Amino acid sequence: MSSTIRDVAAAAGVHISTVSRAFSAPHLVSRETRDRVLEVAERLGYRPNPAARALITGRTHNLGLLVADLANPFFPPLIKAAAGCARERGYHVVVADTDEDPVVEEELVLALARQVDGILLCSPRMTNEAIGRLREEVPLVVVNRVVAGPPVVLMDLAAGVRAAFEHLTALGHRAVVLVTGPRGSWASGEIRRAATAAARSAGVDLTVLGPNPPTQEAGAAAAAGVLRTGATAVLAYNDLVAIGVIEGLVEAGADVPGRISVVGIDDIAPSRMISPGLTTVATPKAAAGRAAVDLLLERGGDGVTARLTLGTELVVRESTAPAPGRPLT
Amino acid sequence: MSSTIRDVAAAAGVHISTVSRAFSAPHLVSRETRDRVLEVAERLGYRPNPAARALITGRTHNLGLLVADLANPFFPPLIKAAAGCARERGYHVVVADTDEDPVVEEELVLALARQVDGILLCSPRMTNEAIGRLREEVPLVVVNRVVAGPPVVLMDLAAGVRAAFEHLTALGHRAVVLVTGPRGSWASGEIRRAATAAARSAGVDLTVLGPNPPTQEAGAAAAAGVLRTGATAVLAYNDLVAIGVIEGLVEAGADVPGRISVVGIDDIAPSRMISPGLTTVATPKAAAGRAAVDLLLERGGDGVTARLTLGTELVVRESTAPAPGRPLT
DNA sequence: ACTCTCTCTGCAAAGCTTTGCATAGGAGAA
DNA sequence: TTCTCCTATGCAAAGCTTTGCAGAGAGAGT
Repeated sequence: MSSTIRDVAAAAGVHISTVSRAFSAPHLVSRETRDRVLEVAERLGYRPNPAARALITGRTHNLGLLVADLANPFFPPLIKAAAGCARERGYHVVVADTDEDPVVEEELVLALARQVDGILLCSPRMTNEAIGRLREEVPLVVVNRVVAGPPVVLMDLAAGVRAAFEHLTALGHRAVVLVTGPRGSWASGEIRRAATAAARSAGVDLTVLGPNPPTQEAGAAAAAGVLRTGATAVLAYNDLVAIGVIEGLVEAGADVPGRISVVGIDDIAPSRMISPGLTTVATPKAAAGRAAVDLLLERGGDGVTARLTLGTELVVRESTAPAPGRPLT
Repeated sequence: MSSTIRDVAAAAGVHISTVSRAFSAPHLVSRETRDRVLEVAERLGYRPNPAARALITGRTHNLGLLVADLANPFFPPLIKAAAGCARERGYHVVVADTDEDPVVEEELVLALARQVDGILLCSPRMTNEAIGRLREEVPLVVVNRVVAGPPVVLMDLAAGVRAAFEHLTALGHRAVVLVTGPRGSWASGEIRRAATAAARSAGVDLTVLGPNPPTQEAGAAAAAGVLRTGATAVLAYNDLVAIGVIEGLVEAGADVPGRISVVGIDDIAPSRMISPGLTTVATPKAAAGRAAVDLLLERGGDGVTARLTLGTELVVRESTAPAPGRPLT
């Protein structure tokens, strides 16, 4: 069926080690021999067996990438960037979906541990302790969460939240609802902390609603509670939830942004498509994916603890407007 | 670092073959021995080395999954379903993004060929000939395209297009524009054929605009051309394009659906979120993912040529309305 | 008591490649 | 010519597991 290094060696009249070197250490082989070997290999359709290679070198040239939910448009850009970056360096990416389940997450890391040279953990839901344990099994890089130990890639959510509050207060809003994300999400905690601080310093009244699943449905379901508070603005855990909130508000007859303004976080693709366009804190998804791969490959998941924080940016669209009865000052 | 089968064998006082069997053929090992081995393995944190296993068995328990564009919301549900289905059977899925590039596509298949037990080719753009060649390297299942040879999973786009035309003609539309997809897309051709046939039999005037990239931007760009035809309805290659068309139309001051109706294909998540909600032909994405994995695993990509066609369904939302000046009959 | 059958375990080869070490041969220097 | 030093190649071990074959021991049947 598929030819092995022996076939090539025989056909080229050299020892298998020469064939091996022609591929992985060309400078050790004379030019003519190398050309001949490569030509024969080409003709025979020879491709080194990755399993044998991995067995002896201990490197698979694969990277694992765990995400909570592939269907969340937040992840694809990150994955694309990571995969592209990995590909440039001769690595493939194994993507797995954990379904927001910490148990599945841990199982998957363990299952992948020996098949990959490292794993990117995106927005992991498992405990810090579990991450520490797993780190001994396989090099890890964590995205979107603070953990002691492995290199970490973060997005500056606090700055984004502050910008959102500045935007809202400039529009005259004095009562804001924060619709949080799921328990165990670092981002959700970070957003909450930043929102609390920003609200206090701006003298804004903040109501926290949560925890919630990070889905559009959960957002829609939260809309009633939002209205009950009488607030004039909402900050949501992410765009999916924000879109759900808008849906729920509109459903309940509350005009957005006339009666109430909505701000999301992430800037996923659909946020541009919906109407009103969603004002949101844009996160550097592609940059995070690339950075995570860099960290994993360059430091091998070890080395000094690196903590990389990437900037965020408020994108103002149509879902925010002056607070009702409070014309823009 | 990580323990091998020898460590476990030594610690349990048995031969390595017994350890191996305790894992992969438990019925061949006495109950007490097995328990002891398993307990020792657990204590030592032993996990079989997949590379060594793959080397000797020739099976990796990995599946490849190639998609044209991960960021297209069409794919995530398919991938999720495929990965879930694979996981249940002890397989992992390696996802790769081809960036709509036939060359990258072919390279990726070749690169993955020895690392996986089979590859799912979703909406491939490469030539039939290339698929035939690659089929000799690795078991293949093709999704969303007709190819002789490998098992194929299709969605009944023709039926969906017919349903869309029935819906439009019932609303009084007599002039329809078809905004096609990229060259090399089987689906685009299929849609065009079905649309041409449906238009003829319904006495509807059909204008074909394309080829176009399968993106929102392309849709928006096509809007001007659509308006120029004077048609009262549009059928787009997919929802992304349809959403772009709506955007472009609204931008140009044409009311949707008042002046012109728009129908998409796929029913991706954002289609529910936008306003007006997109009328679209829903395709069975998850079912296709599962079916493709089934086919790959059960038939090993060989066996009788299977061609599985899954049903589609027209979902009517708010982007379609009676043709202007032609009240519903 | 003997043989036959089974069940369980051990032995060793095989799978494909990489890589440290050894060697052969040639070129250059003395 | 002889010795030294390189370069290019070969040799063989190692990496970890699976699996066909064989053997040991126990239990059963006669």
